[in-house]
Amino acid sequence: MPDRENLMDKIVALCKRRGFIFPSSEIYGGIGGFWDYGPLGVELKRNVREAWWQDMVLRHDDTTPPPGMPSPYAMVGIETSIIMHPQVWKASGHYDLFHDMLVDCRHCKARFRADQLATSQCPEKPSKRPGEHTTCDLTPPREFNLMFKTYVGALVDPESEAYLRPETAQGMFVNFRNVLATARVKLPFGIAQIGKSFRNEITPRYFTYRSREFEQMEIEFFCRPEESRLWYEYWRDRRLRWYVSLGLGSDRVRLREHSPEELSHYSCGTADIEYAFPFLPPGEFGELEGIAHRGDFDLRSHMEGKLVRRDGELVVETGPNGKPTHPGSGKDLSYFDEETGERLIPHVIEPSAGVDRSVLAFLCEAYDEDAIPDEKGVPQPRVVLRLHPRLAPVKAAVLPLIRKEGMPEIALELYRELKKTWNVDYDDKGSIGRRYRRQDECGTPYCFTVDGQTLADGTVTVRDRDTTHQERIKLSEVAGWLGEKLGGG
RNA sequence: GCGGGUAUAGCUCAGUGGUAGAGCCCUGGCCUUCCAAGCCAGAGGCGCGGGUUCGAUUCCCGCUACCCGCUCCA
Repeated sequence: MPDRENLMDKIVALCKRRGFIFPSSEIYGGIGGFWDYGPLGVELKRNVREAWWQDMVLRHDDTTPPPGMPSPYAMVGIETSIIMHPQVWKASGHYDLFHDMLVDCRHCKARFRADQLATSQCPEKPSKRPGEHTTCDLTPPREFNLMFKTYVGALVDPESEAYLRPETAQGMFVNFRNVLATARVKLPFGIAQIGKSFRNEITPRYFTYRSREFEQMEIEFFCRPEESRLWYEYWRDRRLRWYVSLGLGSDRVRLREHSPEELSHYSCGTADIEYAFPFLPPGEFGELEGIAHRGDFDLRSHMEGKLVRRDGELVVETGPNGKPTHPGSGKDLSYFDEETGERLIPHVIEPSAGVDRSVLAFLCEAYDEDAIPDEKGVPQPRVVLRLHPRLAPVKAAVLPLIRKEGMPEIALELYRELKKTWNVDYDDKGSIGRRYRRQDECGTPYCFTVDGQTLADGTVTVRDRDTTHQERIKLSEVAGWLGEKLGGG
């Protein structure tokens, strides 16, 4: 394994060199917190997305209970708009949460919420409030908004203000009734969505880990309250297994249950799936996905209005006039159980994953340096991306050993056959060893080499990325062999 | 948002007040029968803006991006 010290730099350099990830708008100097995916990166990211969509949605069997669970469940997909009605974010609590008036102290560098100055302490003199100590040098209250603001319609007017969504989840909640009415689903069921979200992070950092524009893969899973704990544990464990199944080493990925103090005000259970990213100090982990038990918080918010916890109960937040500060839709988002005749507000389990963070974790996990002997037996260094074949941007390369004796023609014919099904490369530039290394660096799991023996007996060499071992298979059986290795992914 | 550091070719680095070079990589050709070979040819660069100067990649200022530490956020 390469030493941890420069590992992240090497991964960033590889991403740039081979066209996985570039800084956005780079020719203009870049723009912080935004990233572009290059020709290989876009395939890797698509593969992550598609693995999730296939495993969570398309291949889900909604007639069979998962092992150990009381019932089967349905899962449907959805794609909702990035800009939603502004009231969505007010009722959900995001507007208040992401929107603060803050005061900075120029002297001690501390930052305070303007509405909490009276109850805050000066860090240098805790007996005093900010501004009361002699060295305090406070700025006026300044607006901080973590949500990107825009205007709907050409007229720039406060009435037309809207926000780019800071999460995809609200799209599922506001479509709860539409899905119930059209998809013929019964509890328990899930709604899945993949899409872009936007947060105006104060400090974008760690390559693509904390970006201002990012992509999420989220499920809102609706179930009966009394079964919610069970489903929470189901999703928590299942989602962890998903990362492991795609190659994240179990020693660098972990599940961490939040402590009670750490839980959001609406949550009665949350776990993070975390990865030991190389840019973090040894022993520290960064969040890949959060699995939250959200109770009935979201559906109730969109019925009644913004909720706050008071004396342990979720109640609608009211202003001085006694009316809700941020009213909900007033629509009935309850569920009627035909069998029991009972009407209830389902509880929600929310596995919320970051696509870009997953891509980054898979890249970090896959990056490796080893040494393989050259023709003289001297070990030569090699950079190899040990990506899971389902995630590999290029599934195989077809290579003529030399550019004559009809080898290119045979190789091109094979390339064209495989290209009908998979993303494969054809390469006849440079020595065979160099071409293998090029494929290693972008994570291509297999190379098929047309050589002298192909002309004689119709077999080709298959070279394995991870072991560099070679075997021979029949030219006519390459497509079948590759299909088997890729497992239909 | 604060403090510190960095910015020359795709990468790693030289270098200069008179517009820059190496190695690797890349492209074309020759040669090559299995792990970054060789030969020939070629492409490609001083982050952005302003100032000083006859002339700035070099000196000064500002900006931007990235890295580290705080802060913030989850």
